[in-house]
Amino acid sequence: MDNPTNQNTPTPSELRRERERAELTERIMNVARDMFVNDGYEAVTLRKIAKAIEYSPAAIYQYFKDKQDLILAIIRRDYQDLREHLVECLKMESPLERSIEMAYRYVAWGRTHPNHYRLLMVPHPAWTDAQSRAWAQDAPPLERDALALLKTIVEDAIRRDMLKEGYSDAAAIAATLWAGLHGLVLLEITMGTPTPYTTPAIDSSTFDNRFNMMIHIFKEGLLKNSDQ
Amino acid sequence: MDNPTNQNTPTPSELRRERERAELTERIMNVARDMFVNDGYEAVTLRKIAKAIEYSPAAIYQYFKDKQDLILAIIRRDYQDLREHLVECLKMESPLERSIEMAYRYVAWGRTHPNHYRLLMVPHPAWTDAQSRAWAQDAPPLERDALALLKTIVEDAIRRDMLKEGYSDAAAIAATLWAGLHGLVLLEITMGTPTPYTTPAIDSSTFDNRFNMMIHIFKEGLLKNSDQ
DNA sequence: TTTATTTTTTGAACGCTGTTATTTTTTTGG
DNA sequence: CCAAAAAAATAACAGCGTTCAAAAAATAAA
Repeated sequence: MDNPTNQNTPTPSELRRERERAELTERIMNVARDMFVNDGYEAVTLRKIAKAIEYSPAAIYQYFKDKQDLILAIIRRDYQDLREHLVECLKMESPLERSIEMAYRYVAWGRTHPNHYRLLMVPHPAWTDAQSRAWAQDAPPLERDALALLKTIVEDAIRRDMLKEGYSDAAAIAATLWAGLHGLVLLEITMGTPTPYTTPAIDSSTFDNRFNMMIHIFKEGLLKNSDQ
Repeated sequence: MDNPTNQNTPTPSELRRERERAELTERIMNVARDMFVNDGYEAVTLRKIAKAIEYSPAAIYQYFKDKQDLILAIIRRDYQDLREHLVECLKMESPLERSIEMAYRYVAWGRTHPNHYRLLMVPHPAWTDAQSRAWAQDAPPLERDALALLKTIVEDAIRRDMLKEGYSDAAAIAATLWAGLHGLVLLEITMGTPTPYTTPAIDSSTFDNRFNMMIHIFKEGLLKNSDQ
């Protein structure tokens, strides 16, 4: 409050220190991200990270509150990718094109970020609270959030009278569509890989089949005129 | 091999010891199940179990190879419930009734067994191998397995010429239907609960809405005559 | 009943984890 | 150069799954 040195313009060295902090933060996140992407949450170990960045394990706590905070930072940053990826669908003209484009982008991101997807979309019960707290800190504008985006598209479709009779609850419709895609992605990234003892329950070579079939079913199930 | 005492009929005391083994095995599983059902996999602790059954932690290894083996035993036993629950749908007459009944039973089981469902249906990568090995040991008859059961129902529908043109791949159709239900269940059990910081992404009070909508969409999307 | 054998149970330890309090080192500003 | 502040390291704690040798208990044989 009454510290005149720290009120406004940062000194050059303050600037540099801040930059160095940011750099090390970045290095920590990159190392952790590698572990996380390849082998999942519990494969990320503070001691392994420390070794990789050549610091002591305790040093990491200068940059992240705890392990959860670190992984959360990674996830949230990478989630920006997804969001920016998804909103691209708004370039499409019609609600139909938009929703299909969005579905495709959503599914593609999930398949290329399986561990991200799991942690984001299938959160642990114990995990949920801290995660939601972090989300709330800088909650993305709702219209950019995946579900909300889909909902606005559905609302548009309803407004244009494109949907069959009885489909007027945009939130419910969006949630149902989301559920379909969510299931597709999860079955693929969790059941699509064969194991030494079982053939995979799902043949991942035919994923596009399933995706197209799901889209097709939704079109024929929801749209008044599904042939456009 | 050449031990005449151990070749056939067990002695009375052998019988009793075997029964006592089974009883303790059961107690361990029940204690662990409680922890697991309430708080998930990592809340199950061998040391906590040991305290609850009033044995040392090491004693558990007489009854289960390791922690994974224990949880797997619980899951597999409880999975019998699901399977027996699902096959009930075969009492229905038509493939349509059967599949809807099965869908309902599948979803209901998932909602009432959230932690089971997660571990079974969203297995960890590291977990997958051991799990598949265990599954392979006494693999359920395929026609009783959830996906296979659904597939046979779809095949029946195809045989009866109930599906629209282009829907001839029973495996793909079953997998797509499964994905839809899978997504419904998972969104519900992972996103349906509000947190102190966010309103839930999904309003769980309207789950039946989403379920019925999904069924309805599938019917209109797949069936030649969706009004029967 | 006493003895030998086998089974069950335990206590203590190992290596791992996330985390923290304390101490040391480094960096900063005067 | 020196005091103040920040950063990093050391060492430890409590917890985890797991293992192994020793103790205890139950069984079978004499």
